[in-house]
This record gives sequence, structure tokens and C-alpha cells, in this order.
Amino acid sequence: MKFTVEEIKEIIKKSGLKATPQRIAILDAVYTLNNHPTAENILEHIQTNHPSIASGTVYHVLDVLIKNNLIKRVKTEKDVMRYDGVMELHHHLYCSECDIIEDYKDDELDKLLKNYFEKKDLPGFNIEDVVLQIRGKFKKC
Amino acid sequence: MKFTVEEIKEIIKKSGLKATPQRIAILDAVYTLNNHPTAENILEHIQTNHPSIASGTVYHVLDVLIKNNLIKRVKTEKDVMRYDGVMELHHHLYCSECDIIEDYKDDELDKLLKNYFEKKDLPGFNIEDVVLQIRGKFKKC
DNA sequence: GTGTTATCTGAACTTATTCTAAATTACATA
DNA sequence: TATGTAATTTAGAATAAGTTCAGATAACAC
Repeated sequence: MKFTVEEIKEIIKKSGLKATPQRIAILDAVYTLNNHPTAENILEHIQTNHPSIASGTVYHVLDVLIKNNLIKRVKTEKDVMRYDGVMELHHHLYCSECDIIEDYKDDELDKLLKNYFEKKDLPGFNIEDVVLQIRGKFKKC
Repeated sequence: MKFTVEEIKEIIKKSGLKATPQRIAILDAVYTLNNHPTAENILEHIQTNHPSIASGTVYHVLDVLIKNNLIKRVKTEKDVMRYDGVMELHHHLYCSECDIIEDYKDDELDKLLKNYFEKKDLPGFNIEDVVLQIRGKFKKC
């Protein structure tokens, strides 16, 4: 997922947000650091070109981007938050050895789940989306 | 899931651990506070009967219980960790309005997933288990 | 170009969790 | 039942992620 600065600016504006350099840099970082970066990772990455962006700004901008559906938080078992710029439905491979979280996408699986949950009614609960946590180990680990 | 103190003691010893009062109280709390408690919730709960258990002990004991497969961490989008005493395979309903995480268990679903992942080979990854994050909203919320 | 309002900065603050060194205790063995 | 020892717990200090705030700055509609 690689966009030009202009494209990122457009994405931000389309959500009704002001396209500040900070927001552009941070959204660009989430797109570029493809492996579900932490706020710390993002801060580090943007510091090369934008040495003066405050860490508080990174957290604040990330929240704004989440509220406007431009990025998502990733569920983990750690107390550091991680972010995801891929908004289309996809699943996650979690490695028990390393911190890498990899995307997993398969239409057959999504159809299977859609079918299942259309038949199955969960009383008292309205489903918005269903994401698989596929836990295991990368062979290289 | 309700056990007597003696039963909990047995569960701990069966894992080769010393059955200290702290471990018994904390594991009991995880079982009793059924809705995926935080360390804070656990500390609060045990303080009634064990006012002197240190908060550091709670964190440490929880780690020990995890390492010995007596409890699990629950993946969330928050920076507070939550714990789960139910070790058999099950899925989770996450509410977007409140902090409740509810268990979801269905054999049909598990069969479906088992089938799918037996056919599908994820190259470079060995699957240990697959848990669904079912995101949505409780009707009461 | 200007004004208004949203946004950003930097530093202080909060809070969950970890660390550490000394004190205590479970339990195997005598 | 008493004892020794290694494991565990304690209390409090340390850490680090994330939040807050008031003043400074800047985006963009006009």
C-alpha cells in the first residue's frame, strides 16, 4: 500500500479533516510501516523527515484517524497498541515467537463465515464484523 | 465455573506449582470474575479476603499461571490486559459500546474452521489455534 | 491576504506494569 | 513434627505508554 503525499492528502480531506503535515506524515507512516506499527514505530519513522512532531501529536492524530475510519487498532495481548491502515476485511496471523502480525485474506473463508453468521443468530448481539486471530508460529521463528 | 479452594489447590499442584494462598486466591478470582477481568479487577476482588496481597504479586502470579497454561490473556484494543480462565477453545464477542467481552462457543463453527484450515495450507506458518473476534454491539447497549 | 477555529507543541502528569532486594513460606526430607 | 532450601511474596521504587493542558501555530474558507 503506497500512496503519494497528494493522494494521502486527498484521503484525509475526503474524511472532512484538515490535511496537516502531521496527519499526512502519520497516515503515510501507517501505510508504509506495513506490519501493524506501534505509536513508537510511527514516531521513529516520521522523525527522519519531521523531527519536530511531538509524541503527543502522534497519539492524538492516531485517535483522530481511527474515529474517521482511516485506520484501525489491532487487538493484541500486549499493553502497547498497534495500528492497521488496511480497512478492508482481513484476518491476522499472530506468531507466538515474534511480534510480527501478518495479514491473511481469503474470499472462500469470508464466504464461509458470512454464511455461518447469516444462519446463526446471536441473540442480543448485532455483529459488525468478524476477524480471525490465527495463532501459531512462523516456520522461520 | 466454580471450584472449591481444595479443587483449585489441586489444579495448581497438578501443574507442578506450589499452592500458595496468593495463587489460590488469584486463580479463584479469575474463575469467579467470569467476564475476563483485569489485574485491577482481580486485586479488588481478592482484597476482601486477602487484604495484604501486593499488586506486584497479582501481575507475577498471573504470568506464572499463563506460563503453566492455567489461564490465558485476552487480546484487546486497550492497554490494560485482561485474563481468561476458560482454557477450552472458544470465541469472543467484543462490544463496541461497553467493555464486556462475552464467550461464544459452537461446535458447528469449530468444525467449519477445522475443515477449512485442514484443506488450506498457510505456507510458512504452523497454526496452533484459531479464535474469532466477533465485533458488534449488545442490544442493551 | 485575513480571521477563525482546529490543531500542534512541549512538558508535566497518570497509570498499568515491571523490577529489585530483603523477608517469608511451601513442602520435601529427616 | 521440625528443618533447610529454593521458590515465592512484599513494598516500594522505576519504567514506559499514553494522556492532558495551556499557550503557540497553521489550515483553509472567505
